[in-house]
Amino acid sequence: MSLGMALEDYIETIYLLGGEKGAVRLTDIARRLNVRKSTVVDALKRLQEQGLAIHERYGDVMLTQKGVELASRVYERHITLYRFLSDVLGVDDVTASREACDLEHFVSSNTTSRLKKFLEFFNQCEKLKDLINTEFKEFLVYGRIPSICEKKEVKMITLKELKTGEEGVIKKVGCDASIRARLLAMGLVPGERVKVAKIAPMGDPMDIIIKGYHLSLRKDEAKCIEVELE
Amino acid sequence: MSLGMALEDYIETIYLLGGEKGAVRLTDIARRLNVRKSTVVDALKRLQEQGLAIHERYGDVMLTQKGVELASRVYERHITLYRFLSDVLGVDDVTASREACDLEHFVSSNTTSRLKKFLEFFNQCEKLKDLINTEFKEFLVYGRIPSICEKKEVKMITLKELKTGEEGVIKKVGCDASIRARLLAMGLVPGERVKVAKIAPMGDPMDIIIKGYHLSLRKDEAKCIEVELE
DNA sequence: ATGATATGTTAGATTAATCGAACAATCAAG
DNA sequence: CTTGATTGTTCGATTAATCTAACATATCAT
Repeated sequence: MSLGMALEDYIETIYLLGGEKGAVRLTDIARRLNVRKSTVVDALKRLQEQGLAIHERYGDVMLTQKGVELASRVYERHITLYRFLSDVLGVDDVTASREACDLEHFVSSNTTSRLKKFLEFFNQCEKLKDLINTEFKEFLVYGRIPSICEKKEVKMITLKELKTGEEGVIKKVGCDASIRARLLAMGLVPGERVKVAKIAPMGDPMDIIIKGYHLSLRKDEAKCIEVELE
Repeated sequence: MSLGMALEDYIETIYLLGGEKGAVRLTDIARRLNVRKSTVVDALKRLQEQGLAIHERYGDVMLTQKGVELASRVYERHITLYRFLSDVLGVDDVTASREACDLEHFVSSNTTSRLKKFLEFFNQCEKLKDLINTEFKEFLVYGRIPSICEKKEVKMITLKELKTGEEGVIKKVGCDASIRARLLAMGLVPGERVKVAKIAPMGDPMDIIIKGYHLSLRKDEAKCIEVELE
């Protein structure tokens, strides 16, 4: 019952025009979408049948609650695609915009949310952003993988084996469910950098620093946390 | 004249079935696309009119040269999208495959080639791959940006100012066109790591190592190359 | 070689999306 | 209040993509 891509375009357009200037006129829609007015009348009729829009003869066009919901979902897909094409792939604005218009009707909500997450990650992870904005862009032009891409050799050991003053990045928290939950809750999640501050005489407990906070860990716990040394 | 998405699906299907088992039968196409045989007859007629396929009554279906070209272009888009959805975003196989089928009809060749480049970069740049496969996947689950993402403070200086034994990553080759071309040709491209091996008594020339090769650079040249220190 | 089964074709109908042409309502400016 | 200009509606037609039902041809197995 997914409405067909043309109709999706109509609600999206109504939604956007509504935001730009209160009352939406049929003619505005026609102009925006480059179709004849008669076509719009038809579309509006079908939209009305689906309970998505309201349009009384010679009157303004409005979206119903349901219509607004659908429209904003479609629009979100549009924006997400646009941002990805433009910011990550570096596609020019016009193409990105036009293409997002077509693609928006076909990306699933699962993919959309992953793409959104990806963009969020992209925007917050300086390292990624840098890699894309400089190295990838260079790659697009020169076609060669910069040596900065090479992965440095890494050693995997458990947190227990780290010595005082050493640092590592958590790769896996492999403990039993209950312990694991507690450790994760304390901030010991994969990807975090840990540093050993001090180790008690008997090697138990050990004092570690993560995200600036001190934590005390027992040998048993440290044993099942895998870390990566640079 | 871009053929309509349904017809694109037909040639793509014929192309793939042809690869799987020599002769392509109308029924195979119908089964694969989940449509009635009569629908396929119709599609085939239109494909024939466009000079993309050949189908004689009760005979096998074949693509013309032109048909094969178009089909492989569509298929390439499909594969590219599939790989991106699956490998980078981590969308499950079934969804990725289904979605690629829809999207393939709308991505421009410009976007496709950028996406291909992106995947190529992704596959060859260990650092990126790692970032996506571990940190991004973690982010999808835990929703937090790992500290590994933080960009280390970098100092930008010119290559001339590096001392013997020091290393840096080339960020920009800002020399005049002719010198620039020569430097780039020697492998001094942005993204590469350089190390200073030796500096002659008067500071000119300097001996650097890039990608394992020694190069000799004059002060003038080194002066306009910006490098980043870690 | 002769049916039964699988394959292929035709014809007629439907639905979504469009168009153009002709007609109808509204409104703003005298 | 009349009258263009603008805006909106109706109608009939077209195209792509589908379907169902009925009919036609091939092929394989005995």
